[in-house]
Amino acid sequence: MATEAAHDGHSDDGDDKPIVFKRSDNGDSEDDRPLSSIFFKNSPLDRPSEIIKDESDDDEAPISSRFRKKKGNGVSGSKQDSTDENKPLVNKWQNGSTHENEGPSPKVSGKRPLEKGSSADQSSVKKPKVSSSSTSVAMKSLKIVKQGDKRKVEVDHEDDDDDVPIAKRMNSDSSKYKTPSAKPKVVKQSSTSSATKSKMKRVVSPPSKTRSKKSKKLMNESKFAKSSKTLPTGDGKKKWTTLVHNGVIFPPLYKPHGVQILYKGKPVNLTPEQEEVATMFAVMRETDFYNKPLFRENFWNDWRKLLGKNHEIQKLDDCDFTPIYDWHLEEKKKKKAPREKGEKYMWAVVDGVKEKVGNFRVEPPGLFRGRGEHPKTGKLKKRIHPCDITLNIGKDAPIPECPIPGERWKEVKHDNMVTWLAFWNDPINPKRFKYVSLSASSSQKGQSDKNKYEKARNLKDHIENIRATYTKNFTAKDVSNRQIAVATYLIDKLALRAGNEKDDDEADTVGCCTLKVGNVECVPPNKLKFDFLGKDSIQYVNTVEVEPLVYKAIGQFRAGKSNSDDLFDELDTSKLNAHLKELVPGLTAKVFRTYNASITLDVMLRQETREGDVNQKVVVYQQANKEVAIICNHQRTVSKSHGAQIQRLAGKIEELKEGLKELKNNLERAIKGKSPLEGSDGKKTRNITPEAWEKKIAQQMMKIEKMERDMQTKEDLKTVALGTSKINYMDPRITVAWCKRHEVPIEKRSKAKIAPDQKIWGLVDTDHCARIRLYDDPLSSSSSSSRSFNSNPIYLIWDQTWLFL
DNA sequence: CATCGTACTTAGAAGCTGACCA
DNA sequence: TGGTCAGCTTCTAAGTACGATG
Repeated sequence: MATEAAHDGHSDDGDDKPIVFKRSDNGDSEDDRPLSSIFFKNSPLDRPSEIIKDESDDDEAPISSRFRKKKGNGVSGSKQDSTDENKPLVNKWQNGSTHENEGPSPKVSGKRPLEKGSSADQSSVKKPKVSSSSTSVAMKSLKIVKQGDKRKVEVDHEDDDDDVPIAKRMNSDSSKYKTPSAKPKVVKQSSTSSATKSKMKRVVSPPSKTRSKKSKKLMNESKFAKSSKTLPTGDGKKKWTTLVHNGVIFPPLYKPHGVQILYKGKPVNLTPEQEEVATMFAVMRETDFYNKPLFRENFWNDWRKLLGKNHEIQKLDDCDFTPIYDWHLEEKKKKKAPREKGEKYMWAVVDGVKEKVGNFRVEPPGLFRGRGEHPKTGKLKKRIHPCDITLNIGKDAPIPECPIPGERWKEVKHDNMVTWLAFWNDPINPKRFKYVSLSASSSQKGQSDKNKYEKARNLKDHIENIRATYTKNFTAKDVSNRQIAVATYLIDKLALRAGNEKDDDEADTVGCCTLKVGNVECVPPNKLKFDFLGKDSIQYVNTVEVEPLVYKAIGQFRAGKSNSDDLFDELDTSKLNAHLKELVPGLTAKVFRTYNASITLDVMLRQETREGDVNQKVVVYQQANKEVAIICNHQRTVSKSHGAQIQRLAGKIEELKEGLKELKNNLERAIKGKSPLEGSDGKKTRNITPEAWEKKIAQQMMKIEKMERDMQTKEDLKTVALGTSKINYMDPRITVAWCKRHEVPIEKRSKAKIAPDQKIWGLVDTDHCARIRLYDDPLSSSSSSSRSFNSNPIYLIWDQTWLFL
């Protein structure tokens, strides 16, 4: 199917699934071994126990506190001091804190208290040695040597003991396991094997110089040459050489329904324009927005402009939108006409490769649903017309025809320094743009995703030094430097967002640099209580123990200010990032979030995975995922039916327990030679041996336990959103490596039942798998459904996760 | 340097779909 | 045979980052 179409390079074919073109070049060659080849070989690393601590001791520390830490060879001894310091483990922090603070903030419930304690000891004060800090140079404090590869370790240290040992450990460990594929240039084997897969076809790239062979089949379309591997990678540079797409699709025009609203009880005639906006409001009746005063006020102001000053409708509260609402419900019931699929808009061809477009539909008009207390909530978001849209397309590509007769695009550009295919100004906030770009499964996005994780992983090699630097600066004379130090510390330890400045016409939320005095309370002797609204107006509440010097510095920053003043009055994100860049090229505040999330995942998986069946292992993964989500403060609102669901489960458990009683009863009777009682359902019960009863009892108990666990999990996760961290923060290579080490299927296959009640769980959902595939095979994700993950050629460093890299 | 403009990532919720169940 | 719910996908809001500007 699609294949053919694809061949021609036109994107119009529309079929989704088959992806035709595959990129041959792998962007990075570092690792290209086909997954399959590696998959089942077992890696030496299988043993979880081998955790090593690298610089990350720190990491461990915290975590370990919760979990059993593994002890290394002796190393540990030293760890107390040094280790902690470094490790900002967020987790720990959070946890600890949690307890305490929990009290007040209501909503935050989400963050559950971690069990363990806080790190109390974070004595982190780093050692003086720190001095090295001065810039990047210093960085090398500890590097781990990886076995074969090039990286050497240098442990410098004074503190060292910890480190040293670690290093040693690493060496030894590693040596023992040798990983052939040490990270740097692995030789890649040609991916041929994979290539063979029937479905993939490669576009031939023109003879670009660098490109290697693989020409294989030529597509007709070779007209879209593929750029040589200079894909979009980093930033700053050329993002594509050829770009072909079909523009965007517009929502259907409004069709007046003629249903009248009531004003003071009387039907009112509205023009189609007035009716359209009234309908937008009417259909929101069951949402929380509907009753929010600001939402109503903003809506009213905009609607009134359409009604005109002298319209008979003078007051929103006197309007009864019920007729429209009822009409809307009826419409919903009817089978709605299938909306246009937009096949032809779904694909773009970038450098000869067919790629999915992420959002080719122009946003329909509606009422703005801002999160939190957004000043513009309820305002009318106007319809976007072709004349609002700027397209970006290859110079030689045909310019998409404007789908609305008689209208035209605002502008057509040919800018290959950007990745967007089209944009328009957001009608709510004209200073912002809405971009149309490729989907997450595209090579472009995959490449930048990988770059992101590489940057985070690289931070591992510098974190010691960074921590030493900020620790030293906790007492800097210069306030500005002291604020940078403390802010960096908070970002490192708590995974806070940078905190850019915001306009007044946006919701009032903050990040690290924009924290207000009132958001941070000092709790003697050295705890800080945070309470603020972050991105999306999600509340962050956490009480954590901090370094005494940090505690003191925060006290100084707060002194003499009112609650609404900036805590870090001398700081903003550009200063902070400029400083971070001095320490490590390319480093910015957000990298710490990625780093913290991924290192936590890696450490937890290594420490917590035990022998057991797949389900038990998956629980470990979910637990780690949950920890990461908590660190990142990813919350979700409790579903409306949550309470009922829990109750239903509780009811079932009760039933099972009743059944258990019956079983036990019958066991007794069987032992005494009596026949079983009739079941509560009135059915006759077979007479069986006591052993058989015991077996049934055991099964019943397992069932009960499982259901209780499930209920507990559900309750625990009711406010925790796992998806965001999985998609954006956890390096998928860590997941893949763990799956391979522990023989856990990577994809979820909830349908595969091996026994009643027993599902085989994989680890990861479609999106995460798609991202993993992306690192090599950008197109496969869309066609994934037709082939199994394990046979997919994934070029990953699967046997080396962060701790070993 | 402070602002502004631009581009790209990260986020929670809404919406959809198909399996499963009373 | 409709109701539920898990698991996705889609949608679009809301962040980060950084270069240009004055």
